[in-house]
Formats: sequence, C-alpha cells, structure tokens
Amino acid sequence: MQRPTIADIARRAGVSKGAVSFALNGRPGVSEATRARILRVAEEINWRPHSAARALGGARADAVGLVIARPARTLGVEPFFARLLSGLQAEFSSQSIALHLMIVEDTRAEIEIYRSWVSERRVDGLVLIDLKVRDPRIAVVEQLKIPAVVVGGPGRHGRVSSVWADDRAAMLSAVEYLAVLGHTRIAHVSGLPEFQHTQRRSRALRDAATRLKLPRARSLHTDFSDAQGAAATRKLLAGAGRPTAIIYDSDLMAVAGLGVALEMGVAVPHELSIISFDDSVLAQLTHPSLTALSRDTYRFGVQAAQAMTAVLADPTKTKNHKTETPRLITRESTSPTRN
Amino acid sequence: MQRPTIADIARRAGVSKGAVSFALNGRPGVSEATRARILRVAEEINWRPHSAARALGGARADAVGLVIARPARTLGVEPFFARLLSGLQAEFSSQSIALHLMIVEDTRAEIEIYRSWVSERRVDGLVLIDLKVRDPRIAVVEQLKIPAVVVGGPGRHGRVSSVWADDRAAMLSAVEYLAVLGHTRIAHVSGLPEFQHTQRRSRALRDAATRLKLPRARSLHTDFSDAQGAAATRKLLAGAGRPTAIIYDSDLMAVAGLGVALEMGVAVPHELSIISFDDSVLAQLTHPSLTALSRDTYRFGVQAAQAMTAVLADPTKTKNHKTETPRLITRESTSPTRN
DNA sequence: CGGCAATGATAAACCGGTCTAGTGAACGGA
DNA sequence: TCCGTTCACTAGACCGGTTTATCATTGCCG
Repeated sequence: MQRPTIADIARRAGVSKGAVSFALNGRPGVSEATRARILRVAEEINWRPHSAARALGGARADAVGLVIARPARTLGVEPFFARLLSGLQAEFSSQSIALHLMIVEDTRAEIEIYRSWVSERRVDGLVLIDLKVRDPRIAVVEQLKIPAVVVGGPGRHGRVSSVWADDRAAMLSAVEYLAVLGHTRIAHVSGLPEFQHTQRRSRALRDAATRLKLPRARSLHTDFSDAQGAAATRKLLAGAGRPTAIIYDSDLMAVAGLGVALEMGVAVPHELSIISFDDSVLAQLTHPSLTALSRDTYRFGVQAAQAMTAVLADPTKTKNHKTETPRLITRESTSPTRN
Repeated sequence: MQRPTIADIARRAGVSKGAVSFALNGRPGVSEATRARILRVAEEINWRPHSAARALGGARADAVGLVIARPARTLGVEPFFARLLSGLQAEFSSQSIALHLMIVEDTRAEIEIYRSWVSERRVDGLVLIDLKVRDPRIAVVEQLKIPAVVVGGPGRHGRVSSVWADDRAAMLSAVEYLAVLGHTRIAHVSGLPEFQHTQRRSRALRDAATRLKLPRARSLHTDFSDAQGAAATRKLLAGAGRPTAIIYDSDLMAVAGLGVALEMGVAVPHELSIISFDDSVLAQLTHPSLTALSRDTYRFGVQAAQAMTAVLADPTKTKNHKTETPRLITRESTSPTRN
C-alpha cells in the first residue's frame, strides 16, 4: 500500500476518520476499547502523520526556526554555535520538534526569513540569538505574533521569553581575580559593540575598574574573528603602558591573541595574563592553556529549547530565565604580576 | 485581512483559483495580461504561499534534510561541520530551500529520522554525511525513493548522487612530501575506522609506504576527539623507533598532538613533523603553525547543495562529482629530518 | 416512566493550495 | 460554411488530516 492514511486505518478498524483522529491524538470522543483497536491498526500498517496535512488545518508545524546572521567565515570556527545547536537539538528532538536552520548575511535578511517562515506556517516558534541593542527583531516577532525565545539577552521583551547568562557577574569575577593577582592595567578585546552581551561585559569592566580604582581598563571592539582579535592584541601590546592582562570575548580570539604575544616576545603568563570569556577544547589545547570563564553551552542550548517548548505550550506564559553564571577556570595563562 | 490566500487573489482579480495558481507558478494556461494582473494583485495584498498546502497536494516541501550522527561533544569543536553547513546553506537559501537539521546519537536513530521525515513529507531530499563502509543508509534511502546526495564517498550508490574529494591523492601528496624531506617513519592518526574516507586515507598511506619502501607506516584509529588524538600521539612518541612525522585526520587532533609533543619535550618540527588532514584557522593559530591539507570546505558544501538541487530537478540524473583535491599548504610544523 | 445529560460515534465541512476535465470563443484550413 | 484545433479560463475534485454539528444509545434522576 502506498503510504497509509487515517482513512486506511478507519476502514480496517471499521470506524470513521474522525474517530481515528480522536484516538490518535488522545482526545475524548472514543471509548478506550476503540482507541486501543485503532492504535493497534495504526501500528500494524505503520501509519505516520503527514505533517503538511496537519499544518494545513491550522495545527502545529512541529518545527522551530533558527536563523544565524553572522558571516560564514567566523561561524565556521566558533565552537559556541555548534555546541548551542547540539543542546537545542537534543531537547527539541526529544519532543519530536524539528529545527529549521538558516544562515544569512544580516539582520534584514533574517527578518525576511522570519516573515516567510511564519506566513508559510513552516515553524511554530523562533529562536533568536545575538541580541542587539534595540534589536529590530523583537518588534517583528511581536508583530508576527509567533512564540519566540531570545538567547543571550535578559528579559523585558513583551511576549518573548529569554534565556541568558549573567555576563556582568562573570566579568566582575574575572576582573576581581586579576586585581587580586596584582594586575592594574586590564584590557578587554570584545566582540561586536552592537551586541547586548558585548555591552554588558564592557560596562561591567568599566564599573569594576572604577570601583577597584584600576586605570586604563578599556574595551577594544572586534567582529569576533581571529584576525581582528590578533590585530587588537597587537595594538594593545605595542602601545606604551601596555596591559598586564587581557580578557577576550571568545576563545578563538584568545588563542589568536596568545599567538600574537608569542610573536612579539611577550611571555604568557609572566608578562601578560590572558583570560578567555568562553571555554572549549580550544582553550585547553594551547600552551600555556587558557584560564577561561566556562559554562556548559550545550546545557544552555537545552535550556533555551525548554523555554521554547514552554512558550509553545502556553504562549501567554513567557519567562525570563537566567542560567548558570560562567565560572572562572584557572589554567596556565594567568599569574600574579611580577612586582 | 487574515492571511491572504489564492482565493482572495482570485476574487480581487476576477478570475478563478486555478488561473491564479497557473499564473503564480509560471505555467501556461493564462494570458500574459491576466498573469501580470494576478501577480500585481498578489503583490498588493502581500500574498505568500502556504508551504503545507503545497506539500499536501504531493508537491514539494522545499526543504532538504540533514542528519548528523556524531556525539555532540566532538561536533562542537570540529570547524568542518560549521563550514560545510554554511556552504550548503548558501546554495540552498539562494534556491529558497530550507534545511531541516537534526543531530542524533547513532545511525539507527538517523535512519529512523529519515523514515519519519520522508513519510511526513517534510523534506524533498536528504544529504548524507560520514559515509561508512557498507553504509546501511544507502539502502534505506533507495527504498524510500527519495533523492539523496552522499557527501564524502565516491559513487556507485545506485540512484544516489555523491560529492567527494580525492583523499587518496591528497594523502599520497603528503606522504611524498614527507619522504622528500627525508622522513621514513611516518604515522597516521586517523578517525573512526568505519568511515570510508578514513579507510581510503589509511590505504593510501600503506600503498605509498610500500612503493616508497617506508617501514612502519601505520594508522592509529580514534573517534576524532582531541582526547584520543592526544592519547594516540602519546603512544606513538613513547614507543621505540618513534615516528619522525605524524599525519592527523583533523586539525583538532593535530593541535592536540602538537600539545602532547610539547609536553613530552619533542621539538616540532625539528624532531617531529606534523601535518593536519584538514585546514582551518585552528591550524594557523598554533605555534608552530601547522602544515595542512587544505580545501575550501565552504565550497564543498556549495557543491553538495548543487548536486542536491540537480537531483531534485531530475531524480533520474544522479552524478558522481569529484571536487578539488586538498592541497598541501606548508607551514612551520614540517621540516627535513636532521640526518 | 419521562426528561435530560453524558457518551461514543459519524458525516461532512474545512484548511490552501494543485491539477484535471471541461467549456466557450476565436481562428484556420478545406 | 463547417469542422477541428488551439487558447484562455473555470469548476470542482483532491491531498490527509482536524474539527464541528449531529445523532443514537445509554444511564441517571426525580
């Protein structure tokens, strides 16, 4: 038989299509005996729902959309995305929800994709990452009236849930640690300045610097690429009164920075301490290995997916979920200052 | 108005639903004047196709499926997947084809996903990666009668297209290069032995060793993780008559191996040359930087996607597309042997 | 025992497209 | 002038589910 349908089940079980639909979806309207019989027949002929037919009736598409708007070049290297993706996946697939993925150039394109996915009813919800300051996507998502979860920015997004980590506390812990080690000239090689998490980190550094009376704490912005990470490091190390410690917003940039220090004959950690604001094998493989702010990115993905399924189940119940704060894992790239 | 449908267009344009369908799909049956009028109305009311409704009529889902069956742990780090994904994406999105992505634990689960996606008509085609020796997925895909493209294994898969690189030639070029530098004891830290590309590389090494009369050329299998890459390196360097050159199947393992060499006081490249069978920023960031077999993985993804769209357009026309052979990029991790 | 509600089931409408059979008009050739 | 063909378009079935209106039974209560 070519692809069994509920009509086939109905015929074989001697009931109507409607009864089959009720039985298969676990809703009232059929007796337990009939339900069991229908389920048995469905099993027998190996019936599977036709997702399109379901979606047509206005029902769910059983899919969630994720659009990543970063240049492919940086994307390929960042371990962050792949791990986040794995986590999202794990949770979604346990709920039989598929992930629609798209990689685009910019936010304009991203918004366009959102519009078409929603109007084509391809997805039931959207996962937004890399939240920007005054992010235009929030308004679009609200206007489209589709459940959404923002990954990486704290709450207050109206009907949109959010899942985020306390970057501020993490940055403060790193700066305090460096201060205890005697560092006073601390620099920060950050990511794109329009990202909210970048701003939170830069601000935390400034605040800590003021409180701890550290001069010249400054943030240099980059596009997250290893090239710009290296360039920023070169600039920092070449100037007068160069920093004795640098905090990088990603492990990739930290590794690139470490390379520059080696090139320039600056000893790590004796002359320069390095902290990576993201941990992965990368940070552990280098020599010296990198002290890092570590968190379970996979788990972060799982939590984001859970927030998504929660808001899918009840769109009125959005939540603002703060996850584990990245913990400082000390390795070989940090040490007390010499004096 | 709540979500315009073709019925709305038909009403406003004063024609039938059928005419609208013909006009929107660029097929004969309407005059140019009417077609233009219909398109204008569709534009006006901002109509978008309802993908589910289309798919229901047996038409295309405009989506392609990709299932990755590797442990999340290794996945997160390999730059390879992210770059391949970007390439696939770029091509698919230019054709307005969405990508259905799923990450699973093993091939059994992968096959199960294929079955449900196909029977739920979620995808029009499948992209298979990490081809194994006597891969059970080939038979499943043929049985499901769904267009498919195999990434990474050469042809002869019946109705399935394939896109692959000449691992053998690449391995031979690396071994010959090492031989010219005077190396005779060459080892290979490979990936999972059940993968076809692993086997092709191992066999190429054996053949080259025989031809060039190199003793002890051997392959050590790993699971692609940095941990096993490091372990294999340790084993190789600890033994008597240790190799003077090691070829790693991925840049991640090469970096891990480099770390082990440093730990054990084996100088690279003076006492040990290292070649990575995969290139990325990772290989360039280390010190010394790694000589690598490089290819444009992004482009590889694009080509795979093109093979997919070709076979979607005409399922009878499968092709066996050999892509660019990885070229050896020499960097600092290889040098002539000392004697 | 009559009336009413709850239960189990059915038939048919519906979702938004695609596609086929059919219709009417215009046109061309003999 | 008449028939056959082509063209432009329409009406309606159809895809595979969900959902609603309806109906027959049964059970309960006063």
